[in-house]
Amino acid sequence: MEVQRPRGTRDFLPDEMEKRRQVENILREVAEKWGYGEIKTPTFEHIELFTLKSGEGILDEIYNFKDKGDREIALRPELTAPVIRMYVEGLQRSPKPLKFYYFDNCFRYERPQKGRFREFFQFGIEIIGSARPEADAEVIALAVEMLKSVGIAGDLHVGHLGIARALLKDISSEHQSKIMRFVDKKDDKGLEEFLDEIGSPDEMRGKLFRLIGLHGINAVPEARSLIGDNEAISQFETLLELLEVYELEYQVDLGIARGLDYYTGMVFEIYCEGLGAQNQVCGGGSYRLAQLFGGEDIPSTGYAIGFDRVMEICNVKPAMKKRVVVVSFDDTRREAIVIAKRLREHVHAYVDVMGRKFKDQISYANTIGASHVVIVGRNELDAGKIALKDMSTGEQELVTVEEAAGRLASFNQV
RNA sequence: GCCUGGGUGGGGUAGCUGGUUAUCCUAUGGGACUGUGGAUCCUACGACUCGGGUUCGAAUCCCGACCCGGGCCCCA
Repeated sequence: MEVQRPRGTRDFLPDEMEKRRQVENILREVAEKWGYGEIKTPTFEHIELFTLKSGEGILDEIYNFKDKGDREIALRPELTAPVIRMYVEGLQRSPKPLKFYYFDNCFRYERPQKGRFREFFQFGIEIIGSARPEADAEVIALAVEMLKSVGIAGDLHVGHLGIARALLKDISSEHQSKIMRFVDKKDDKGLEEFLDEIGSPDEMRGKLFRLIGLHGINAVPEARSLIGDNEAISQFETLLELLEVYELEYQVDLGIARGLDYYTGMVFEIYCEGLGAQNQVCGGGSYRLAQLFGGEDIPSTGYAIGFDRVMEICNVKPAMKKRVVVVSFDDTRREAIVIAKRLREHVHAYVDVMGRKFKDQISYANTIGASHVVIVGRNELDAGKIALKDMSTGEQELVTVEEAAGRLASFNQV
């Protein structure tokens, strides 16, 4: 039996890698323009980093192992926790805000599906040090801008966990989490049953259902009339005003909970068509994790873009490669190598490594889509020249190596 | 973890109401054409996902595993 790659992993061939690299570079450029700097964290971490953040329940979905020093290690399932760990470990006294971006692979032991792999790639950003709506708005705007830069326009949904939490403030945090979980799943029946179970008052129950049903432009005033004014609502209102300044189209959805306890304020998700069941390409929000990892409390906001899902739907086309094949004969192979070296200053140049005959070398040039062929023969060399053949027109002419280099360089720019 | 459809050379396929040597296309290597490409021809390479069962006989029927697709659960 031949060895195959593990389930949920992929190989990427040159054509696809070229496209992935191009998309990556576009996203990277956007992040840089907004003042974010690239960071890299280890592929594996101590497993506590992730269980502290997300609970023991995630162990089922983590790739973990004991190393030879008997340490419990996990391949990172996401990058937010490592970034905050990095911050706590050495950056707590650095000037705020800190603005980071990352692009890396992550690992989760899940059943593979369309848009879901066991090794997958995330492109994300985090801004550390600000709890203000300005930071939230910038993060959302940057997410939208990144997707736009690769030709993706998704549906942006924005919510704020503080609002529902304010309503639930008299309930234990454990029950709050469960409630938010039902809310996130839009499981009204389950929510109803749970509220019965904990004997929540009817008034609060009615308000909660109306609150999480709020959508659109009037959501903020309606929320205010439901639960009175509070900081979360004011913050959210300011955030929405700022999103207008950024000229973003969005839907207010106070039912977004992102299923996670450590999100504290703004949350947002971006959905796209054409992805099947896994239609979320980006998700994020503001959260507080530093304390959990032993640091001083500090607010941060960030998101992760599902890079593989972006690759599914983006419309980036790699530029045509300009390829030149240097064709030689048995008595000119060495000269061909030297000439190819010179041409590589301007173009992608290929020399024969198969011991092929002249005609087959040209045939090879044709199959790889070379735009030109440079013929290095004794006759040409004796005249101090080479033949430059245009594969699309079939025309060829005698030129010096320098002339050919210049010709190909200018052709390359077109 | 659950439901559902599917796995035949590298890619695409025929065969699949069991019965010789598993079909065709394409790709790839070599050659014909001896310094000019896409064509043509010759040749080579190369598959029934794996394991078990039924049978005189299994690519074909049954079971299981693995893998892929679609949908749940989950989605940090």
